[in-house]
Amino acid sequence: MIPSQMLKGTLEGCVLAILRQEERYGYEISQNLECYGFGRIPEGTVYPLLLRLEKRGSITASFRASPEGPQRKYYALTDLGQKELTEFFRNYRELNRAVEQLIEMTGGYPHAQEDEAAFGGE
Amino acid sequence: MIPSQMLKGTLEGCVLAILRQEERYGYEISQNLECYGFGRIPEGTVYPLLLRLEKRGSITASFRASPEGPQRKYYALTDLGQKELTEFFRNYRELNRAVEQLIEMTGGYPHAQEDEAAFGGE
DNA sequence: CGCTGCTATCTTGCTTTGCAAGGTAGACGT
DNA sequence: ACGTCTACCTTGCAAAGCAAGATAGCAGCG
Repeated sequence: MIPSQMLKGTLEGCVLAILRQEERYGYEISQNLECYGFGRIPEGTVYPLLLRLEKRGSITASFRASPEGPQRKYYALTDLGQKELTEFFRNYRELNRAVEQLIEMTGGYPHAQEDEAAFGGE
Repeated sequence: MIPSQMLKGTLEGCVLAILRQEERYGYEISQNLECYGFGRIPEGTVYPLLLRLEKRGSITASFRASPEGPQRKYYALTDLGQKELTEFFRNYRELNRAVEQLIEMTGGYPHAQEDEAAFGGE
């Protein structure tokens, strides 16, 4: 499971990415994230995040009826949100580059196979 | 610059990775991180992190003289630290997979030209 | 009708962690 | 003596994920 600390800062960009093409509502987003492989992201995480984005002006909300429950609050990206998403992509890749470079300079990935067993430690 | 929130949880694993092959001291680590592309990671971040790892038993410390200043506190990975490093690698790749899949399922990375257009002068 | 369960939203309070700001101190040059 | 670089540490703040719980609509069952 991905540790919660490692999700900080990343989740927000991911939610922006989810909203990039179509409107979605919070409950749906929470389920989407699990499908994408983030593990269970509880509602106590998703809803405050969405409210934060809404207050900041990154997304806008509109209530619409649901066929099977209470109203849904659909969110859509604003221009600001689109820009923040682009910046998220940039930052995320910058972090990736740094981590990859660090790993490479310090001996590469452990490879998890018999590599280490063959050498017995270095 | 990489936002500080996005470093959370990642920095710790990166410091473990830096210590994987050779002992290093805090001041050095702080400078290394900048070289690897993480931006300036201030000492108010690095030292508490190292003390945390030491208390937890992930690393051990030993003072040694410096040719050009006060004593240096060199840190080395323990077995526990090695295990945590391996787990960090696993978690980091799991997060990467999730983000990459999410990005792909929502339309892929924006094209480089759009990137440049959106953030031409920064 | 009450009960259970799914859908759907929000809030409170806790915890972790990066960081700004500041403090201490050794070594060295001017 | 003073400034600067090296090198360590601490205090207190802010951001964000999350557990736990509150609220409420809707549907089926006994």
